[in-house]
This record gives sequence, C-alpha cells and structure tokens, in this order.
Amino acid sequence: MPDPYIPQQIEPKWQKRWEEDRLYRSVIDPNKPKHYALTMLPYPSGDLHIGHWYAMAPSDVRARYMRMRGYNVLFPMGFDAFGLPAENAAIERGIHPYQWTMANIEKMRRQLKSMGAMFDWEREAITCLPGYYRWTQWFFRKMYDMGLAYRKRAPVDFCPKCNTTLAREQVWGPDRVCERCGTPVIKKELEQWFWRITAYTEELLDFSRIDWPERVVAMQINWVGKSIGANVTFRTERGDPLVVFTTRPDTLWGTTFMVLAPEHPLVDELTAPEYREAVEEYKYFAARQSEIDRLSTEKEKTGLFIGAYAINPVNDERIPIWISDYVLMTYGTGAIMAVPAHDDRDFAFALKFGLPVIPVIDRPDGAARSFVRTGSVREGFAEALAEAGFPTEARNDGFYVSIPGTQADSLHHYIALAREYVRPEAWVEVVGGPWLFVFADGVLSVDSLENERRILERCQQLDPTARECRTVAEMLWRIRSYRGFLFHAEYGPMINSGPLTGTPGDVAVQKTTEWLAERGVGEFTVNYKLRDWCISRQRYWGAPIPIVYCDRCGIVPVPYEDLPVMLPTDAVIPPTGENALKYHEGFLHTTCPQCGGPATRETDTMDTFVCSSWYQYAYLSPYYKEGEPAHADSIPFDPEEGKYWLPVDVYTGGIEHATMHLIYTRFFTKVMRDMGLVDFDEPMTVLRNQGIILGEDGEKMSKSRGNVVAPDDLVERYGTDTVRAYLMFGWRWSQGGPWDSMGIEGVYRWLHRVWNLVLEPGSAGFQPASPKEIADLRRWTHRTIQRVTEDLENFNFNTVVSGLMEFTNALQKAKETAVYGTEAWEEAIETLLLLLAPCCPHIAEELWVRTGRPYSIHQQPWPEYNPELAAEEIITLVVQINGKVRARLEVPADITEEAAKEAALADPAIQRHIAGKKVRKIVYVPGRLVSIVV
RNA sequence: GGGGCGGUGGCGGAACGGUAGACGCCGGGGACUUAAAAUCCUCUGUCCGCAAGGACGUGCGGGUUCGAAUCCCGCCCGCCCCACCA
Repeated sequence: MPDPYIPQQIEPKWQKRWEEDRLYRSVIDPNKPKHYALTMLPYPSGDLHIGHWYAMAPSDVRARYMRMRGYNVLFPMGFDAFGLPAENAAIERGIHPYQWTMANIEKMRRQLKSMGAMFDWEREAITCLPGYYRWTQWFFRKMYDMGLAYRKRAPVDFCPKCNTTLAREQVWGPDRVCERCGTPVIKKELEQWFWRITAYTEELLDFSRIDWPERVVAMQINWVGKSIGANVTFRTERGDPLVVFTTRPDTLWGTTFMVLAPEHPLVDELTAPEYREAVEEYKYFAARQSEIDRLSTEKEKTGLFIGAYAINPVNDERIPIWISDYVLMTYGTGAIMAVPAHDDRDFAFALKFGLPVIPVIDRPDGAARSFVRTGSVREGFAEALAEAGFPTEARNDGFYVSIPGTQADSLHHYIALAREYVRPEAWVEVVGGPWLFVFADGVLSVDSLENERRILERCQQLDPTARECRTVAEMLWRIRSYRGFLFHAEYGPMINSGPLTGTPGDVAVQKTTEWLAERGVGEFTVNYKLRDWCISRQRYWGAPIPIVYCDRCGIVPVPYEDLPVMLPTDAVIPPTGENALKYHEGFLHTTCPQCGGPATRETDTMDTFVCSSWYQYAYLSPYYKEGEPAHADSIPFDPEEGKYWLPVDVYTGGIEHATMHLIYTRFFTKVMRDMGLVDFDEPMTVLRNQGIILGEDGEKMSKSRGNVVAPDDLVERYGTDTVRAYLMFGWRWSQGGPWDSMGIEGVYRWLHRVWNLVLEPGSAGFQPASPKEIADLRRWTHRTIQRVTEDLENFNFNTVVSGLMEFTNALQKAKETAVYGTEAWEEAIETLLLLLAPCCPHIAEELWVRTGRPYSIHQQPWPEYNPELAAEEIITLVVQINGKVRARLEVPADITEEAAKEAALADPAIQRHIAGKKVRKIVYVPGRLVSIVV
C-alpha cells in the first residue's frame, strides 16, 4: 500500500522547489514562439477571495498548457495599489495608506503563491511605487505634449460639511449623501484635467482585429454611442441661431416646439422678463432633480415655456421654446427640435403640456382607425361600410372602423363614404398616417399648426366636451382605440412635409439632409456619447499629476527629467477624507521649472484607471530605469522585451471591466502607437471573461449574508490542486454559478483515485494482453489527449476535468486486466499525468517523480495524439425508422454503405417495425446511422 | 425602452443538425466493518409494464429536415449592461 494522498504535505514542498529552481522565470528566447497570457491584476484589499481564484486559476491552467505546447509563456502578476480604501483605512485605523497597502500586498502575495500558479514574480509590478508611477506621470506629460491633455471646469460631487470632493462610491443612497457625515452632496465646478479619448472614437469602434466576447464588444459600442443624423439651424425670433442635433431630419416638418437643456447658454438671454423667476426656479430644481431621480425610469416630464419662439427653417412655422431636464446639455447641442408625432419623449411632453402634434411620417403598414360617434352620421352608414368590407366594432357611444393598410385605396374609399354620410353638425375623424377630419363641407388634415388650430376650434364649436382639450391630439387621446395610432417612431414615407412630401422612408433621412445642406440650414452630423476622460481625482492616494502653476508662466508641466513628482509619505489624511496634498506645505510649494519663481503644484492625482491602462507594458521590465532621468523620447519599458512579448495574446478577467478599463487600455495603446512606442493597434488580441461564483444559496457572496467561501480554508482542507480542479469543473467558466460544498468533495475523491491508480500495484494477469485490449487502451489515451487539448484551446475548462475523470475511470477498469504493466499502460499513465499537470500541478509532479520520471513534469512537452490510434474500430450504428431510434448495431468502422443498410434491414427489431410497410428511403451517415423512412 | 447572455433530470452541467442527460453532486441498494467514517460495487429523466418492450421528454407555439436541445419565425421567463443620448 502506498502512503495516502496528503496534499498539504506535497504542495508546499513543490512550490518551494519550483521557486528555488526559478521554474517559471520567463526569459526572452528567440528560438521559441512567445505567448503573453495576462490575467487582471487585483486591488490589494488584503484578502484574496474565491472570485480572484476563479479568474486566475483557470487562466494559469491555460498558461501552463501553452508552456507545455512549446510556447515561451509570460504570465505576470502585480497589484493595482492606488485607491480610496487605503485612505479610508488610514482614517479608520490611523495607519498610513502606504503601510496598509504594502502589508496587504505581502499577505495577498502569499495567498497567490498558495495557488501554485506559474506567475513570474520577478516581474511583479506595484502601481503605487515611485518606480511605477514615474511612468504613469510620464504618460501624462506625453499626452500633454501631444495635445491630448487639457484642463477645463467640470462638476464634482462635493460634501459641504467635510469640505471635500467625493468619489462616486462615497455618495450614498437615493438622497445622495456623504458616506462619512450624511450631509446631502452638492455639485461643485472645479478645474480638472481631461484626456482626449474622443480623438480615437472611430478607431475604438473597430473590433475587426481582435477576438473579444460579443457582449464586451456590444457594451463598448453602446458606451461610445454613435448616432448619425444632422445638425439643423433654427433661428430665434430675434435672429440668434439655435442649432439642434437630430437623427430624424425627415421629421422636421412635424416640429411643434423646441426644448433646451436648462443649462443651455442661450436660456438666460432668451427668457422673457415675466418668465425669468420661474425659469431660475426650474433651473435650480433641474440641477437637483437630475441627480436625485436619475434611476427612475418612468419619470414624469417636467418643463417650462420661457416666453420665446423660434422659426422652423423648413416651413417658417413659429414654435415655442421650452426648457426641460430631459434634454441634456452634455449631448448633441443641448437643444432639440420636438416632434411629438414621432418621438415618445416629445409625445409625452406634448400631451402633458398641451402642445400640438402634427404627423409627418406615414405609417409603414398604412392602417388607420376611425371612431364614428352615435348620431354623427346618417342612417345606412354602417350598412354601407359592411358592404364595402370595412370591419367595425360596436361601442356604447358609437363604433370603431378599422381601415386596413393592405389595399391602397381603402382610406380614400372610407373618406368618400364618410363624407357622404356625415351630418352637417358633426364630423368623423380618421387617424392613421395622416389625421383627417371629415366634415360635411370638406376634409381637413392635421398638417400644419394653422390647420390644427382650425380643426380644434371647429370641433369645440360642434362638441362642447372638446372645449376641455388644448390640442387635437389631446382630443383624440380621449378615445382609447386611437392611442396606438397617435405616435410612431418608424421610418415611412414623408407626409405633410412641403416639397419633400412623398419621399420614401428608406431615403427620407438622406434626402432631407441633402435638401437642408443645399439651403444652408443643416448638415450631416455624427454624435457620440463618449466624452473625454476626466483623470483628475481630488485624492491623496494616487499618482500626482505632474503640473505646476506659476503666477508668471501659468500652467507649466513638470520636465521629464524631474519625474517622478513624489507622493509625500509623511502626509496626514484629514478625518474628513479631504485631499492631504492640499495641506502638505512641502509638496505644495515648489519653483517654476520655466522661470524659477515661486509656484504651486497641482494637488489632484490621477484616476487609478490610468495606472491599470498600461500595466501590461510595465510587466515587461518593472520600474524600468528607476533612478535614471527620463526624457520625452524615453520608452517606459525595455524595448527588447516589448518587441518579443507584445502584444498580450490572451487576456482574462471579469466582465465588470468591459467598458472603462478595457476602453482606456485600448486608448492608451493607440496613443502609444502614435508615439511610436508600439507597432500594433490593440493591446490584447484575445479576451475571455469568467463568470461570478455565488454563495451556496445562489446569492452574491458577502460578509453580511455570511455566505463567503474563503479560499485559504479550502486550500487547508483539500489542497490547492482540488480547489483549482473544482473551479474548472463546477461550472461553465464564462457563466459561473453557486458554490457547492459537496461538489468539491467529488473532485477531491477523484484526485485520491488518481493517486491510488498510479501508485497502487494492479493485478497483473498471467496471460499477455490481447491486441484488442491494447488497442482499446491506446484509443482511450489518444482520444483523451484530443479532447483535453481541444477543450483547453477553447477555454472549456469544465470538460477538461470531466474528460480526465472519464479517462481515470477507464484506467481503473483496465488496471484489473492483462493490459496492466504493458507499454500501453505506461503510456496511459504518463499521458494522464501530463494532461493533469496544468490543472493540478502538484499532484502531477509528485506522481511523475515518484514513478521515476525526470523532474519537472512542467518542463515536458504536451502529448500529441495519434488520430489512427484514436479512431474506433467497432462503432455503434444507430438505426432510425422515421427519425426514431429502433436499433443499435455493433459494426466495423469501415463498413460499406451497402453492408450497413443490409445489416440494418436484417436486424430483427427493424424487421418487426417495417413489417407490412413500404421502405421509401434510406439515409446513410457513415459511422453514425442508418435512417429508414417508411 | 435599447443591447447582450441564458432556459436541458432533484442540482452543477455534457452533447460537429445524427444514440439527449457524458462527468460530478445528491439519493436508493449492496460489499467491507463489532459499529461508524473512508473506500469499493451497483442503480438512478418521467410514465406504462413482471419482463421483453413501449410512450413521453431539452421554457411555449409554429416551420425547415429522413432526423432539431442544436437552424429559422413568433412568444414567455430569468440574469447582466446601458438608459430621457434627441
């Protein structure tokens, strides 16, 4: 009997040995193809949780697999070490952010090492060290020189009591209060630094060169938010140009009012004196409201008429100008033309505030409805409609008529009938694409503001209840059946649109834009949601922005040679969380690099996303040229390393970074390309995301729920190899799912079985193994190589483990037969260990060495599979009758079609099923099945 | 509202358009043991049947096909992201 499998003994032993032997040191080797595998670096919170393991362990498995495949693999690790929690710890526990961070890194590095991953620790990079942030600042300086960095005023969340700006996560709850003191947060305008990421917008939309998950691509496209349309110039009555952006210039003739963002610069000038007070009040309301109610979906529209009018350039209609918080100053031009007939927001606004609606796009389906009030038509109308084939539906006070869009003339036909029957003191309206009012003396269309008014007045004369209505739309809205017909946002033929009436829907936007351009009142325009990246943070624990303010010279960038601008380590964090740099005299005061006069430093530090935007380059040569002065033409990493390793081949990590981090790092790489630092466009060729491990109860893991799974405990109990294998086996990696404390037991049992399989002697037979037995065993071996290889290629980690389990089960059975001890048996065991090595590196190494094989298994080549050996000799041929499986035949793999069909038809079960029926057709799929149709 | 991902046994999940449910967990039965744990063997989608065998079965409804979990159309449900973006 061998000694039992005790992972707690063998795992630390091998980890120590591998480290001593520098087994995972990655060094440039021009004779090998390179593979840069990167997994997202953690924030040093102080504890490595199961989510980190889930992300990193399978990534390590794949990196190890690539290494065995003969690649020279770089798989580095580091820490994203600047950020808010360190400042909080400083305030709560009186420990300096630096000490807190470095102590956490110490602990997490130990935890990471317990994973047994092949991280090259000699390339570790910690973003909060001067040797790292010197280059972060260097990038700022380069951006500045390239005209990609600029300063402008922008709002920040500010706590008036703590006198400090707040990060997004420091603002709590729907009331938006300060996390420390509970004071309602206000907006404050500050001068801040921005990077011109928008200079790369179009390029960021190009994913043709990278293999990234569909959903990440979708999220980034959505984030960039490209809209194609036109800028159209309206004029105020005074003559000021008022430009709006619209994606639907084809609806211009339906503009019945304009809406400006409350912060729009023209609002103050345009507001009529008698509205001024109300407008000021609304602006204040909007400034608060947009913050408080950002989350509510069905927000009631609010707004205010400012007493001014604009002229629609296409038809000279005079339209009122409103302000409302549903128009954002930060998008487009901060002003819109409102077309309530074809935009749901404008429609809701118009309905609420009694603004007219003019339809200008026909319905694509051409359908219409009409409500015929009792007494509004002469006798016989219903019968005439029935005869003409119009479907009707009775109601208490009349009946509805559905006018189908299928026949071209049905609308005209209906109107002709209605005119014939309508009584002089009443009317019949038709609501479809156009809205038509049939009076005894003629038909009026809601095709202009003037006609809208005229129709409304006439209806109000005829029907006293209509006098409550401010607009035709409001009157029609009262009739339920019309509601779905009063607004639509589809493309369709233009109607009521002056010279462009009749333009088909598929060319309407283009034709209108051209028409506007010819007249000089509009132009083709593209708009994006993406804004420039505000990198300023009013925080201490970050990389200082290398800028100096001089009374004489103004804004002066710190010279390259003077970098890094050191973050003072003796700063005291105020209990309010305010930026300690503002009070650090030694940091604050400096001399101007240009004139030598007194100057002050920028106290803002950089967003931590800046640090993580280039870390994959830092790993190439961490803290490159520390202590040597930098220059404008420096390179922040060893160019030889860069030339060999870049770009990243496979990047793994959580989907939560789909937008910010993964857009910023793409931006960085494109800037670096334009600087001449790299010669590629995208930082990471392949991206794969893992899912999230939930608590055993299916909920998100959290301390308050008490459902947190601690990896350290698991390692102590089962060993790292079991944890690694279970994280691969338990779920589809990209999906994740609830933790299962029983499931991991199954994996633990499996590794015990592997241990015993390899070390316990089998019962060698007295007879030699038959050729068939040998072939069967070798088939198992080579099929398993094939499966496991393919699954690792495709990140299908769960089936890698299940494949190895099946192989183990098969070997368990074979062990009791004559094949035990044969060459084929040794091949099988050796293969099992090699295939196991990436997943469970410790047990694989232990068994490898114990069975007399040369250390280290991790330096062995990945086994090749032989397709001939993997091929089946005997296959199961399925016989279907009318698609149902009726028999399974064991036949030689190379059976001919005729022989297969013959065998199928000869089978007694098949005979029974086709007895008395006529065989119409036989489909043969080689190696698979015979399908008989009767 | 827009976009993405998903829906298969009691559970996690397998399945180039071709044997649905591999592998593992849970559960049943058995061996070993004074006993338990561990380990090993074995059964395990549902229904009918003593059995042989048969019927049903991948969220729902259609379609394509000799054959659909897989492809197409229309729905329903869940999760995630974005969201008054003109």
